[in-house]
Amino acid sequence: MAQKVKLSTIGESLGVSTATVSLALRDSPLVAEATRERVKAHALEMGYIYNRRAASLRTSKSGILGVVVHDIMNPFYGEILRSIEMELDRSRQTFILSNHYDRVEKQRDFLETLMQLGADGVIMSPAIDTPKEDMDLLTQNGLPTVFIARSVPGVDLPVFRGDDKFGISLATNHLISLGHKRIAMIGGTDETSTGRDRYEGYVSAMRKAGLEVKDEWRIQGPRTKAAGFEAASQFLALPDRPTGAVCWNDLAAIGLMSGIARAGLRPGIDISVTGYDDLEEASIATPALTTVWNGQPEVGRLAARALLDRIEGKHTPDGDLTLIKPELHLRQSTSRPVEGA
Amino acid sequence: MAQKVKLSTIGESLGVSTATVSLALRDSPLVAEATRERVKAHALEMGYIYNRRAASLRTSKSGILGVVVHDIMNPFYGEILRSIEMELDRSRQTFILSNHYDRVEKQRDFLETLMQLGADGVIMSPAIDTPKEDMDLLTQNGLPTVFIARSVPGVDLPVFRGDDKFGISLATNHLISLGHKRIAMIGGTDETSTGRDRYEGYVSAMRKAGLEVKDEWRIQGPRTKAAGFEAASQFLALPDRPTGAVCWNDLAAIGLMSGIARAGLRPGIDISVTGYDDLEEASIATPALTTVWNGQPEVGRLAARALLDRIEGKHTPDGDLTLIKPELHLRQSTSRPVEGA
DNA sequence: AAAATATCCTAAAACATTTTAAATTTAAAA
DNA sequence: TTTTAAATTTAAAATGTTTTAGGATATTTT
Repeated sequence: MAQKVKLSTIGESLGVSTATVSLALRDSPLVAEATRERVKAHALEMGYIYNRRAASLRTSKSGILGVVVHDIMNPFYGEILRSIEMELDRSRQTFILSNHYDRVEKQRDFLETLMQLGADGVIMSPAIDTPKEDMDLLTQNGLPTVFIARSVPGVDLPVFRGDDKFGISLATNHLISLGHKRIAMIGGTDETSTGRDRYEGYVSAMRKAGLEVKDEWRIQGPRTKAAGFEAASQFLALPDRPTGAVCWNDLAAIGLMSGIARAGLRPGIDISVTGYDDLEEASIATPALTTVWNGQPEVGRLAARALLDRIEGKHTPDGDLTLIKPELHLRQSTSRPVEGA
Repeated sequence: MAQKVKLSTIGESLGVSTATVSLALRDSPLVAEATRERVKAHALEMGYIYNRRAASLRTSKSGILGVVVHDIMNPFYGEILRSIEMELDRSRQTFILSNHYDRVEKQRDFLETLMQLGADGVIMSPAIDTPKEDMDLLTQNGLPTVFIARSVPGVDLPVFRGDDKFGISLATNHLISLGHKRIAMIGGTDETSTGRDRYEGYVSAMRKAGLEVKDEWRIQGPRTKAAGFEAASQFLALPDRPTGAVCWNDLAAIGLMSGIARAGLRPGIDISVTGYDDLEEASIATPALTTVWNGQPEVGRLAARALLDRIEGKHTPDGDLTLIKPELHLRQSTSRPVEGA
């Protein structure tokens, strides 16, 4: 490869100082119009590549943003990420992504890497049981941070997420209004605040309607299609089997429906199923899934926007909770319970 | 935030030079055992954070790897990425990810960013119509690069992918052996070499069996569930409708099956469908999908390994093509054509 | 005890930028 | 013209590491 082109290379070949070249390339009003153009043209011609790490060393701005989620292969996070990507595209920031798979050490490693790289900020959906100290590390190092979907108790940072209690009540009430009396809740875990909120929402909707809630109707765990599929047999084997299932998310719901179909029953007719998130996929599932839209694009967009604002010093108040209002999207996976069920 | 801790801070507070601190932290044999431990303990205690950009400025190694794919939300790439992640985890490299959505400008922007950040290497599945010049930019700047899944014609770099022609012939021959005479090929595009290879493989399998191949049996395009779903109506409306469909990938196949079911026909019985990739999801689709395993974990692992080797200077020969041997995974989405169809 | 060797430590340069105060040139005003 | 002001340009310091050639000590050999 040819000798590396740097600011001074351009300067020398043009008979001006490095300072001028630097200023010119960044459109400073301190250099004359004519010079600026000569410099830019020359830089292009010589194949100059801006060295961000040198710049960042001097300015302590890296243009790097960190994003940490549970698992990017989960389309729920995928959709959020997509909208973060769009929002960031406009602002010349590069983002670095990591999954934590709910392992705090992996998450900590990544946060450390971000600090080493001098990241400008972090968007995170923290791992279960993330200790407050890990978050303190970030603030001590002056890393602006916002939470999406989840948060860490006792840590005062902006949170962007859907209103879980309300959202799950939409699904539960929908089944109740169709005439279902025995309704299970499948998937998710009480280890996250989101999990607890949704379970609470489900229970209180049931109670409000004067319906019984049984412990064995709560099948904790499933968050993926595979797990939902597995859970089907457990669900179907329930004594006095429920006629409806409110699922943790669309993935679990779709998996559950698959499992139900595999067992020879008709999801949407014999068993009503609701999802949560309204992934793109929900509408083409068989049957099309009744689900709760959870505002992924909004969450991503607002979180990214808020982070950029924080980085620019527009100090939005700490600990702000932004709740996106979920909406029920009716499709074919729910219907009146069959006679005598 | 407290005053930033750097090597010299530690050095001063310990009465040794910065050089010693640097050497000690990196376990150089040049410093005495005792000193090393004193330094390390102190660094930890003071909350020292290694400044990678400063280091990288000096060493011109950044520890950053770039990964560019079409769309990370496509689980095919997701699975590859997962295995790249695993391989890289062991080697303290951070990777930066970008989707190009088959837009060369977006891809070019990202490659430029990588060079600005001083990335150590790139793993890419290039966008359709990536010009050779864009790749030249990388090599001119000394950026080791390997291709996955796709490549750029005329560019001599290692490629890791499945053997498409062979893979698609597995699926096609399977349908033929079940007794299907009219078989469509759905999804993918002739704009990529992979697309052309697979179509060729399908055509030659058909010809070899003495079967006719009709132009209208080739429905180009679908690569996603939604698109596969859409394509169902077009497929079902075909005059003298085929009894089997070889699909571009699992997503298109699953979408197609959904569409078929929605139209009241039974996928796997009335219409046999094969997928490609064997995503995790294939086995829990309804019906479970017969598909061609495409070696995603192998592709990711080998590509990452090869890139790391190149970075370390073990100069593997250019233009090496590593073909993973696909395997047919039989499930319930294929069966003998129904009587008289 | 001197010489030779091994061990440990450090000074200083280098990496490629940005920024500021000051120097220089050009233009405007007197 | 000279003086003053405005417009350009630049020198030099700063950012936090790594690395290398030597400088000190301590240890071993003569």
